Amino acid sequence: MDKTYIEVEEAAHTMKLLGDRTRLTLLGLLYSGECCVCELVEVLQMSQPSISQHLKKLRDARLVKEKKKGQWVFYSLNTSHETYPIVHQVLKQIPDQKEKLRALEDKGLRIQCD
Amino acid sequence: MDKTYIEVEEAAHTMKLLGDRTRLTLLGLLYSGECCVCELVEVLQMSQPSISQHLKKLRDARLVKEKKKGQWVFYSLNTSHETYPIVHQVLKQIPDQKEKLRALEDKGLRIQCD
DNA sequence: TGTTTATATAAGTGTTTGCTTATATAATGT
DNA sequence: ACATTATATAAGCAAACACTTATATAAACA
Repeated sequence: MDKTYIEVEEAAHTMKLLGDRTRLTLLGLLYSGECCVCELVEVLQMSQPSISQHLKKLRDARLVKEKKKGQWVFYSLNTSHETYPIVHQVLKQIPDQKEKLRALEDKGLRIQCD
Repeated sequence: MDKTYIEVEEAAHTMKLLGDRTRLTLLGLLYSGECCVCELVEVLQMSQPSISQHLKKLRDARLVKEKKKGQWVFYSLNTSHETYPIVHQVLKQIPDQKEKLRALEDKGLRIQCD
């Protein structure tokens, strides 16, 4: 079995996670840099538990990494995931989510750390 | 809105269809050339209605095209679908399904037409 | 015409999904 | 210590999903 390929089962699992508008947008946001949960909630205009539950799925699949900083939890893409090449290809082809983060910044809601 | 990008909603819909082991394998098979339903049933070792229902979903999304030839229906990838670039990127990165079709041929179960 | 073969569709069912509201946990600030 | 803020988790629920079995449709063939 040629291991340069991603197995069908695993690829399908990743695709399933990308197959939801909310999660795909979350990943698109993280594609332009790490974000904390409250920013994601603000941008997506969805309930905090809903966003947290989506993040849990992405975390369980190890598609995203988390980093705690004080009261915040910052999420970022796990670029060393076996299926990241696919994720990357997909994210490259959807609209850039950066401007949504810029809009957040304008409202003074962007979380700075370090 | 930059139309060189695939909208998030549409990308998510396609990803959802790819997010199932059976459908991803079906698309992988079609990636190596058109197949008729009975071949797909034979390769995937699943019930004919189940395969037909998966094909219907892919057809409804226009990810695949159908071509009737006598009693058979041949399916192929719709390479002009708006999200085909993504589909292509994904299929490129999963194991080649050609050998499964070759095995069919060895059993004399491959359908020839033209 | 009647039978076989290929495919689609319908109906039923248990499982999974994506939300909701409520609550728990943990760090921050007073 | 206590209130606030950020996040996670639990429980409940309607809708979507992926099968199953049964049946419909249509072409091929004896």
